[in-house]
Amino acid sequence: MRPTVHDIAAEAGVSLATVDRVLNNRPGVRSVTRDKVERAIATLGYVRDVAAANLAKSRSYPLIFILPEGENAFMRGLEAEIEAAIARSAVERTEITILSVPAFDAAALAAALDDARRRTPAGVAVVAVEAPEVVAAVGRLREDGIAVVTLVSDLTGSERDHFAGVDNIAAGRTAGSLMRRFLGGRDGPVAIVAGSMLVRDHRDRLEGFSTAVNEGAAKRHLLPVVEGHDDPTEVETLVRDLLAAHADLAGIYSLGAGNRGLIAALEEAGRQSEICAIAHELTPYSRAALVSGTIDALLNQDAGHEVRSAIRVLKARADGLSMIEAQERIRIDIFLKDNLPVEPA
Amino acid sequence: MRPTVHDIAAEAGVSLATVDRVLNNRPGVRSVTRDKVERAIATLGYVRDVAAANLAKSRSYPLIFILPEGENAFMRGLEAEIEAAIARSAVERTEITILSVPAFDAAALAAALDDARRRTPAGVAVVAVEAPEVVAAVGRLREDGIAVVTLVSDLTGSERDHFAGVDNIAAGRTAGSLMRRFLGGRDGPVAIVAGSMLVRDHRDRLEGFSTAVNEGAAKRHLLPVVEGHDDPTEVETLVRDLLAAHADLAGIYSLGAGNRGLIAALEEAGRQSEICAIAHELTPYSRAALVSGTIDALLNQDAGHEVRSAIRVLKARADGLSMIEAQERIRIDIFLKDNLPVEPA
DNA sequence: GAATTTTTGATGTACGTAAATCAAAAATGC
DNA sequence: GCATTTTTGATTTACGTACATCAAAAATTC
Repeated sequence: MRPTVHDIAAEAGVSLATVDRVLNNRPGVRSVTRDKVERAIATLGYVRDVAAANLAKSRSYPLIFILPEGENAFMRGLEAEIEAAIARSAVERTEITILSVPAFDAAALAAALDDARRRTPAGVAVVAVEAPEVVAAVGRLREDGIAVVTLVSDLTGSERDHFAGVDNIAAGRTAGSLMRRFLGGRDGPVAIVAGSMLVRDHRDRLEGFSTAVNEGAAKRHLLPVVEGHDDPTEVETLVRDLLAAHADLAGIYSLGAGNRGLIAALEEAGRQSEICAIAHELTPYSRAALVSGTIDALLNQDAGHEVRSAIRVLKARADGLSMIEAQERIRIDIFLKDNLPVEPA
Repeated sequence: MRPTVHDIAAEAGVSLATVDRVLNNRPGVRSVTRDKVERAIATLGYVRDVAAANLAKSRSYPLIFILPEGENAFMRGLEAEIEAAIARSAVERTEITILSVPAFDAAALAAALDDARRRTPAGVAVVAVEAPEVVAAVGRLREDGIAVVTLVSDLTGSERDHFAGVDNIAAGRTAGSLMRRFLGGRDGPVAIVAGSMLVRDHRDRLEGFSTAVNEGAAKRHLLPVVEGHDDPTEVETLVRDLLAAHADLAGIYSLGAGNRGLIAALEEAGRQSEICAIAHELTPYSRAALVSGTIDALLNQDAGHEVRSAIRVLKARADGLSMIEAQERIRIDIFLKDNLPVEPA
């Protein structure tokens, strides 16, 4: 039988009230007595029953998620996962609010973070845009003792408690390595389409890709990066131009969103089979393109895992508890058409 | 504020005792009354507070894990993850016991399952070996109302509640597809080393690999499958023989364990760079081989996720609750040297 | 050593549910 | 319409912790 506060009281030879004072470090306990109690805790191996404690406290966790607006399929998928978490909130004692902000807009994001702060939540999860005012806003949250987790895109130099997302340098490296091996000895340049160099994850992916694609002997020519702002229409135009300008194009790496545009342009040109396309994020569109062969490989981060992980970490941080490190590491999924998970994805 | 049993009683115009009778379906309630209560539950959107319920019941979950003995690095890693779960058992209200059985021994496994049954646990997780007596033993557990989850290797035709493992056909397909693309136009046969055709996961991987490696135009010659029984020494001998017999060997797919033997044989022959090697499971040995280039790609299943998933499912089943399907899908990780997680693995 | 402050004990209530008992009320059989 | 059975209500205790209050004891100050 697992020891309780009563057992500690008996073991230490003090009253329940004193044990309580030590456990919840309330004032009014001599250090001698405190030591006695702490020794009893150690010898009995007492662990606080979190469920019972939360019940007694009728604890709940008000959390705020901040994400970009727009028709970015990955972000909408993320939002759906947050909605799913909201549906579970009764069981998980969470009260989740979603705030939407314009994409790639540092000022708006900073304002949203300050808005969140005014609501005094237990924690905030945010898809970051890298800018000094955002770093400052995160700092203010942390000063108020509010836990902060960056989601999907990290924030350099900030005081965030944790980053719930993938190692994007490694993701880029993986894409580069696959591109290199899939192309084999084939000639021709490789194009890179990004969303915006303002977000950390895109910069990181680019860095990783550039180094890995040119590892080893043969050097591959990389065309200058173009930015599509995660917008399908814009991306389609960009890719169409790239295809027109480079008849010998060997590969395309799309490291942001807006893959519908990429797919449309490739299929319109009828050059799906000759061009090796590697993209990010599994969506209904990209999934279909992977099955049909327009896209050769997809790198993916599981939005559901990221959301659930962010919630776990925020709750743990709010209680000052530690987390299972390995459980919170978000992995980079590599999808070929052979290992696609069952629909819908 | 979330509704409680008291709110249901008030809403339905019955007493607390009656609500309790309905919720825990105890006898002695007229169906008219039962309906009234159920309607109140529905309109209020009541969800039982599992933490409070478990507290009141002082519930705990005695679970038994059954795994093969031997120096199979993956299985030892799995065991380590179970030990980690045992360390968390105070918090998670579990009481986990590990039973070890000889590998690939159906009779011993069936005996262990019956042993487990005698201990009347809430659930059993088992690394299955496919055999009628094992299926029967699992059936007996289920008859006693004990939840059963197969771990890593599934059991065809059994009554198990859930399989906590990867889709091994898809894993094999993925390996085959990578082999095909990595080899490109290169000639030469491909060898396949399995552990034993007695376990479902190995058979499935073989099936997937065989179809995918030969997709498309060029046909690749596959050498007959050899069985190394997941034993490093045995595997080393087998691979050494293969290398000697086939000077033009283009690739090796190792779909079981014992990769230390594979690595040793390849490095001894000095043919690491010319042979494309794809193997399963990230261990310290295989990790080093991936970094050095002896192995080209590793497919992996995260043992920690499998163990935690198995525990979640067993607990949920024991309580008759449902699970988050997506959360319990174990993914096939593809590791290149570019996307290796940080040490230790 | 008396007055004061600090520390400790004793006790009760609460959180939301489970489970039991006994009495009261309602439904049923004949 | 009486006896019997079934259903319902009222109430209590318990799970392990949090938190508050008031009294008692011990330590401190001067």
